[in-house]
Parts: sequence; structure tokens; C-alpha cells
Amino acid sequence: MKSKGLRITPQRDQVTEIALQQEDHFEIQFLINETQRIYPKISPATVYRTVSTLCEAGLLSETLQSNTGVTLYEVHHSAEHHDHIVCMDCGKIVEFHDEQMEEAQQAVTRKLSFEQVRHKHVIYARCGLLKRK
Amino acid sequence: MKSKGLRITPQRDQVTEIALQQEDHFEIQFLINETQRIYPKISPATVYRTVSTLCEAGLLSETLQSNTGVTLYEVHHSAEHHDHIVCMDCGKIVEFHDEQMEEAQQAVTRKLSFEQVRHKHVIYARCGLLKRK
DNA sequence: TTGCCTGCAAACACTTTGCAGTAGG
DNA sequence: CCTACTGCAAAGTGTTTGCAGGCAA
Repeated sequence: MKSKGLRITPQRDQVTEIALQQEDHFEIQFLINETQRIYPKISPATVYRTVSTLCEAGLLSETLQSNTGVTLYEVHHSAEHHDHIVCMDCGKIVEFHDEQMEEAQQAVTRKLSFEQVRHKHVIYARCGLLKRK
Repeated sequence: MKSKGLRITPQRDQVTEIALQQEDHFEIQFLINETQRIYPKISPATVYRTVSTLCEAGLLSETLQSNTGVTLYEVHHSAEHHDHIVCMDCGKIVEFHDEQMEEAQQAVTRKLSFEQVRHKHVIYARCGLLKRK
């Protein structure tokens, strides 16, 4: 898998395993904490380096900013693309996919003579929990 | 205009004037440089403070990240909302507005029981300049 | 053995904050 | 006169980098 000239080390193993276990979006700090629980002497620098390696390898992707502005990562499911709704009140993140919207994007991009590479589409909304209180 | 308990000072005047002159997206560092050209002893902290004041006042908005990841601001035209295409090759930024897409967003958000507040929709694309070379 | 990988600490870029002095209204 | 605003420098954040030693292959 990562046998593309990359060495397999206990540190990378540990970080990779924890990262890939996550079903949700997570921040680097979480990964650092979790890894240090098991492997106390790992350095944050190594986690950063490993995460960017995993991103390049296509196993993770840096998806979005949380409602507080922190960078979040998620396991990259090559399957299908999705976008995000972030709740500004409780921070909850919901994924969605809308084919019609994707097509509209392609249309706009082409109309302006661009070739779309990727996009970042985040809707900031309120789930209503606060209002009900 | 900013007579909402806010004081008018030469520093704020200068920063505001330069900021509002910009037709394009700009980064804070640009604003700091430009202001210091005219008003050399202004402090970066003041520019930061002024920019956030202007954002709260609705005159500026923090719109997006450039292709290199820097935060960009733009003068806020209350008129109509638009989204952005950022060229990953040359950094060019094009604005677009697509009513159909906006409606699709509302539909998705409502379907998931959210109330949309705002959204950030950035398409990263290539303008093709590099390819032609 | 080779050189990629690690830990550590320092460097970094960007932004915020505490404080004492200044000046707007 | 009062207190918001400013400059300065220090402190924060989040992330990257240089280096010497260590270990996978």
C-alpha cells in the first residue's frame, strides 16, 4: 500500500491505524492525543508529517473547517464525492451529495472556460437546537 | 456611517479608505503594506483591529482562501451573493452566481432540517494557461 | 550500509492581547 | 474629561524545519 518507496515504521503504523479507524471528521490535535496515549514518545511533528503523507497517498483528505475554524480531516472514500453542512450552533457536520448541484457546478465552470479540479462547498447553518430552547 | 459609538481616527480613516478602494480580493498583509506607505507608524495590530471592525460593520467580508491558503477579504457589496472559482495555476479569482445552484442548496439544507445561514462555495479549477504552454 | 525517518527544539507565519500613553468627542 | 483607540512588544496558535542520531530495508 504505502510501498511506494515509503518506509513502514511503528510511528506511521500507529498514526495510520488510528486515523483510518475514524468514521468522523477529526482534527490533527485529536490524532496527536490519541497516538500519544498508545505511543507516548511520538512527536507532533511526526504526526503532521504522517498526515500529509497520508493525504498525498489519497488515504485522507483535508476536508473543511469546523464551526470554530479548525482544519478537519476525514478518511477518503474514493467512492463518491460529498459536501458538508456545518452547524454553527452545535458543530455537528452532515454530509450530502446532490447530483443536480454537481452538474450545475460543472456547467458554470465550463462556461467560464475553466477545468474543474475540485471544490469546497460548505453550508453553514443552524440545526435549530438552540432556538427551541 | 461608523457613528455607532465608534471613534473616527486617522488610522481607521486610512485603512478604511484603502480597503474600500480595492476592487479585488486582498490579503491583510497587502493592506498593512499599503497603509504603512502613507502612514508609516501604523501598527499591524491596528490594521487587524480595524479590519475586524469593518467586517462587523458589514463593509468587508472575509471571503475565501487563495490558492496558496491565505485569507482574503473583499469589499462587501450588499447587492447580491456570489461564489468563487480559484485558479490553481495562476491564482486568478472569478466570481459567479447561479440561481439554480442557490436553490438547490436551500432545498438540500431544508431537507436535512437545517436553516441555512451562509455558505462557502469555492471551486478550484485550472484556467488552462499552463496546459497551453 | 544507506539514507529515510524520528524526536527535539527552534523557527515560522499569522493573529491576538496587555499595557501605558494618546487623543477623539 | 473620559474612555476608546493606538503602538509596542510579548504571547498565542498551529504548523514547519534543521539537525543529529536511529532504524528499516
